[in-house]
Amino acid sequence: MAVSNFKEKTSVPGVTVTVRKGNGKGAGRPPRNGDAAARPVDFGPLATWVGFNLRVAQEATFQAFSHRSAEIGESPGRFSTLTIIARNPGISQTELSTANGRDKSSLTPVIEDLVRRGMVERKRMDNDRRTYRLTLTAAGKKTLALMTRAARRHERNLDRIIGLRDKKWFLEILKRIAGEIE
Amino acid sequence: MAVSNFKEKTSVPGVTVTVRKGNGKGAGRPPRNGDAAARPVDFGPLATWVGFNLRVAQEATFQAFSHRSAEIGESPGRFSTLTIIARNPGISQTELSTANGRDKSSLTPVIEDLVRRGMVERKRMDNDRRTYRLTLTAAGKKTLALMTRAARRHERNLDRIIGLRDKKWFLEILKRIAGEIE
DNA sequence: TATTGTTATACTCTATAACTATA
DNA sequence: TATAGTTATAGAGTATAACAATA
Repeated sequence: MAVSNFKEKTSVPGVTVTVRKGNGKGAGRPPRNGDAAARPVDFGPLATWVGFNLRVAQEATFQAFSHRSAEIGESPGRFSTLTIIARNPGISQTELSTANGRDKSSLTPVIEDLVRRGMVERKRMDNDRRTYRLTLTAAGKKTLALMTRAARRHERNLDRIIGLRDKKWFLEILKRIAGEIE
Repeated sequence: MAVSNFKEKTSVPGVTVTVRKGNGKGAGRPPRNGDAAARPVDFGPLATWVGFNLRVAQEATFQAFSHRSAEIGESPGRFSTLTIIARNPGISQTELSTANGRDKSSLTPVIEDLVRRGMVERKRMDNDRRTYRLTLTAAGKKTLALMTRAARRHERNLDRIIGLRDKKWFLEILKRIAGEIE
């Protein structure tokens, strides 16, 4: 159960990517016929499609947030889990997994990890002994506060890129996409 | 190596999600104290953060495109691979994996699958026998055409949601995010 | 019978490192 | 030595199905 072992993804910046051979440290042999050095890659119609660019942008932001989370020693996914528990104290595992859009069985090892590390407390409900109430411990709140700070820095970075004037509008479109697709 | 076995993700629609117990088929017992039925889940600050909403929107569109791809019998990831090979005939595996932002070792089984199914042809380069040139076969082009049609329908759906007037601008922001984050 | 949470299991996607063959 | 591609292996994240306890 490694805690800071996240994937490193190289994002695809845009219309073309220049792929270089070699270590780029200096005077290698000059490119010759058939050589792949410095050949720009054509993404064709992908470049102008929302679906593709949404994926690339999401991968880039996810990776950036992963770095920040790793500095705290958490996986990025813990952030939404901790936040939802914090905002809904006493929430059950089934409710939490549904809110997160994941099966309850996927949540079991996550909660187990958070309990083991003293972030989350589980208490059986009195009136339904099948169900557990989840709450954050003091340590969980502290970790969440750290992650929230990191997320705020991340978000400020995004604000700078998007521009505050357009952010609200951009967010609205993202929500519409999530709600109305298919 | 299953070809149409994709994940089904339930996306998180927005600020709150109403989590219901039971099969929702009618008159269950009324909610009582501590009951989780119809309790809205508070997402707190997640709801207004770009990073989170980007993730949710991307998961939703990815799932939608997965459905369309599954109807053709392909995984969604094959689409960008086929497109890039089509637009860059003779590209090497290393170039392709770099363009896709993945390690070359991740590409090996993908290319193996595409070659096995007669979509892609590999030829050794004359002047560097370590390298393979990748090209699409007729079957590969046909599959790509099918996927492109599916992608166009998907894209029209997104256009409808975003609105054609704002699409260009939305795309530009996505590209900026991918290029400038962190 | 239905629901909560766990377990067993499997599958996708990805990476790192060691390897081969070539350069 | 360095690079192209493969293999072996591992890990995160997810799902489905069967299960025990409880309702």
